[in-house]
Amino acid sequence: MRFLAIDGNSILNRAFYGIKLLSNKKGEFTNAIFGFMNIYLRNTADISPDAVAVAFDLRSPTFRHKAADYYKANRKGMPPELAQQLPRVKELLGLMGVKVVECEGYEADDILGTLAAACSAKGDECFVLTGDRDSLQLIDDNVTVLLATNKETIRYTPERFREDYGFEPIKLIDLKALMGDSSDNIPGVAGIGEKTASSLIKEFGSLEALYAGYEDSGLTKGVKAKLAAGAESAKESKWLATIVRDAPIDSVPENYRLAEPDSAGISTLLTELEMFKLLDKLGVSATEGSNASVQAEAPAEIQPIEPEEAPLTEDVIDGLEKCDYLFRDGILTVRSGNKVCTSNDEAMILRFFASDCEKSTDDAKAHYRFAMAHGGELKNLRSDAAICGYLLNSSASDYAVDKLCAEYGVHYYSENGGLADLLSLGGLVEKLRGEIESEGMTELMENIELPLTEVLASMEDSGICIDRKGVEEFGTYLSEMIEETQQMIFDEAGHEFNIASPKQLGTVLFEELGLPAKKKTKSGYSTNAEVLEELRNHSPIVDNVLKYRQYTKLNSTYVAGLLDKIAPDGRIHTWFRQTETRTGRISSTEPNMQNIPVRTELGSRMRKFFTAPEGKVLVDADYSQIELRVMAHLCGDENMAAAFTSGEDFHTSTAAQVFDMPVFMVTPEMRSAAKAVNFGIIYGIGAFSLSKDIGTSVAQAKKYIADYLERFPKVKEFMDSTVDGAERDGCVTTMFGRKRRIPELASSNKMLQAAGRRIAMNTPVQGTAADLIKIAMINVYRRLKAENIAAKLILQVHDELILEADESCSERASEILKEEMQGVYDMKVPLSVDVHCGHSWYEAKQ
DNA sequence: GTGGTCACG
DNA sequence: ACGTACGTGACCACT
Repeated sequence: MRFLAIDGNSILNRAFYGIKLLSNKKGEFTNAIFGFMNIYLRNTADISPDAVAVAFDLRSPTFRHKAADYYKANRKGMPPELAQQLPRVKELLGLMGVKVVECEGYEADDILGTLAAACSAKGDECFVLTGDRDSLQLIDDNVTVLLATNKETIRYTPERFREDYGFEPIKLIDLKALMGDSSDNIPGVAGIGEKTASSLIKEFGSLEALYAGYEDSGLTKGVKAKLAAGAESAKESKWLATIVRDAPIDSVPENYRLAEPDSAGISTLLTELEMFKLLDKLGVSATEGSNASVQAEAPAEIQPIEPEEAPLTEDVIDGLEKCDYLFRDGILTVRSGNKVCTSNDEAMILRFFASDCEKSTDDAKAHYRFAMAHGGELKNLRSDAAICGYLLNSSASDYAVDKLCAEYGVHYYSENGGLADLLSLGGLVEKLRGEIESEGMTELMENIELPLTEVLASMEDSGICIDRKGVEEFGTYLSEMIEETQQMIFDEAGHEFNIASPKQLGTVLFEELGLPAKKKTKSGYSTNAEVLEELRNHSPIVDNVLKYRQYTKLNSTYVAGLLDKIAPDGRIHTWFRQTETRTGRISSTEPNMQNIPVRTELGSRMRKFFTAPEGKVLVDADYSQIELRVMAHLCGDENMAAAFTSGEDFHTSTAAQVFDMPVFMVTPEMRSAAKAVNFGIIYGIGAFSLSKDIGTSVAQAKKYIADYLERFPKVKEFMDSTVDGAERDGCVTTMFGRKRRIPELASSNKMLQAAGRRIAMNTPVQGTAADLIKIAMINVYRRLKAENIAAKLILQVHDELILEADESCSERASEILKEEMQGVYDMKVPLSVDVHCGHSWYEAKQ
C-alpha cells in the first residue's frame, strides 16, 4: 500500500508564513488552513495514498526528555493568529477521514520517523510530506520525502538526495552534528559551517569515522583543532539531530486507511470559515446561509441549467422584463430564465441597453461608455456585481464573477464553460444584494454607487483637452536640464553612473564622497528627498541630484506618460476606478489624472497644458478643508466648529485656541504647528511623526497633541469611541454606511494593531468626504442635464471637481457647481467651496 | 514581481 | 527592541 505521513506543524508553518493573513467576516484567521489544504490536496492528488497520517508536535510541561533543555529554545512561540488555526485543521482532517497523530513529548518528525520505519520494515511505500529538510534523513528505498513549499513539491528519492548532497541520506544526521542548527538549538562543532561539514562527511563517510581518523589525515591544523575542541558537542549534537523511529504510537500502517468523509460536517465547517473554493475542490456542496439552524438543513440542490440559446432579436428585447447580461469584446449575452440570447450587432446591443428591461451586470460603467459613445443610453440598471462585491469588502483584489461566487458560496456554473459567468450572475447578484441589505448599505448602493457609474462613464468619455505641442516643448526643456544636471553630477562624482539607481547613487554619495549616511533601507542607503534635503550643505552634488530627480520625474511620468495617452481626439481619457480604494475614494489610471503636479512652480506648469478647447472654459471647484469639516461634524466639537465659522483661517484659528491667545498674536510658526496637528488628527495622530513633520522634539509634539485634544475634547471622544467600535465590530462605517473591515486590529503584532487604530480613525473621515463628493457629482451631473447647460463634468481629484463649459454658460455652470457641492448635505459646520474659471487647469485653480 | 522614490489629495 | 501618520498610481532598477 501507499502510505502518506505528513508533518502537520511544518506544513502549517509554511502555509502561514507564505500566505498573507486571510480572515473570515468574524475575524477568524484562515490563511494557514487554506495553504495547508492546498498542499495536502496537491500531494494526495499526486500520489493517491491508501492511508494517511498527519502528525503534530505535542509536549507536556511535565515531560523531561533529555532534549527538553534544547527543545527549540530559539524558536519563537506560535503566534496566536496561527495557533487558533491549528484546532480547525485537526477538526477538518477528522471530518475528511484522515487520522491525526500526536504523542506526548514527541515532535511531529519523530512520529513520521516511526511511521516511515514501520512501512519500510513491512515493504510498504511511504511518502513523507514536510516543509523541513531535517526529515530528509528518513529517505530510503521505500521512503520518499516530499519537500513542500507553497508553490511546488520536490520529490526526494535516494538518487535525488545523493545528487544534491553527495552522500547517503542517513548521513544528514552526521552533517548536522558538525554544522549545527541554530533554529533547533543544535550546537554542532564551533567554527564548522555547511561547506566544511559537507566535505568532511564526503571524505570520511560518517561522524564516527571522522573522529577515528581525522588526527592522522591531511586536514588543516585549524580544522583539526576545531574538531578536537568540539568532540563532545558533536556527539551530543548527533544525538539531538537524530529523528526518533520508535515513538510510542500506533505504527500499523493498515490502521491509517482513509475513512469515509463527513460531507455535511465539512460543509458546515468550511462555510463558517468562508472557504468556498475549498468546498468546491473537495466536491462538497455549500451549506446555504450562515446561522447554525439553517446550516443543519440539507444543502440546497443546485439546479443544472441547460440554456436554450438563440440570437437576440427585437422581439426578444421587447419581451424582457428582467435579465442578467454581460457585454465583453463587443459581444452581448443576455439571460432571462432558461433563455440565453447573444448578439454582436451594434444596433441591437444599443437597443437592448435602451430597453426598459431591468438589468443586472458586472461592469456597468463600461456599458454606459459604450452606449454614450454611440449616442445611446443604458436604462434601468438594477445591479452591478463588482460594485456590490466592493461595498461588501473594499479590500479584495478582484471582483470577477467566479471569485465573488467562490467568496460568497454561490454555485459557479463552470461546467457551462463560456456561459459560466452569465449563468452564475443572477444567483450571485441576489446573494450580494441580500448581504448589502443586511449590512445596511442598500441606499449607499442605489443612491450613490450605481448612479455614479453613469457619471464616471460620462467623464471618461469626455476626457480633457491637452496641448500636445506645449507638452512636447516642455519635454525638450526638461531634457536639456537633465543633460546639464547629469553632467554636473558626473563631474562632482568624478565618473559616470546611473543616477536613477538608488544603489549606485548610495555608493557614490555615502562611500565615495563620504557624506554622512543617515537612514538605511532594506537594500542599502536611503537616498530619498528627505535624507538628501539634510545633506544639501555638505556638497553641491546633493542639490543637483534633487534637481535631477525633479526633472526626470516630470519628464518620464508626466511629459512622456501623458503624450503616450493622447487619444485621436486630442484628449486624455483617464479611467476612473470605482472599486479600488479601501476608503471609498475613486482612483484614476492610465494616466493618473489625480496626481498632476501642483505643489512646485516647475511642476505646476504642467497644468497649463490641460486646456479648454476654443469657445470653452474649465471651471474648477474645490472643497476647503473638507476632511476637517467632516471631523467637526462627526464629533460635534463646538470649539472646532467655531474655528470654521469664525471667518478666520482655520489653522490660525485652531492655533489661537490651542495656544490660548488672540488671533492677531498667532505667529506663522504657531499656525504651521497647528496645521500639522490638524493633519495628524485626520491621519490618526502619532507624536513621533508629528515631531518629524514640524521639526520639534517628541516631547514637544506630545504636548501639542495633548493641548489640542484638551481644547477639542470631542475630537478625542470621537476617536476613542471609533477605535473601540472598530475593535468590537472589526470594521468602521462612514456617515453614509460605507464599511471597511480592519483585520489589523485582530493581529498580535503591535505595529499592525497601531496601524489598525489609525485606519479606524482615518477611514470614517476620508470615506465620508468621498461619499459627499460622490453625491455632489451625481447631483451636478443631473442638474446640468436637467437644465440643459452646455457644461460637462470631466475630472474629480478627491476634493475637487472640474467642468468643461461653453464660455456662454460658464457663470451658470460655476453657480450650479458651487451650490451642489456646498449644499450636498446638511452638516453641523458649513461646507465651503472655491470656484474659478480659466482656459487652462493652471488658470482655473488660482 | 518587489522595493524605492515621488507625484497628488 | 522596533518603527512610526491616511489614501492612491507610475516609473525605474534590480532580482
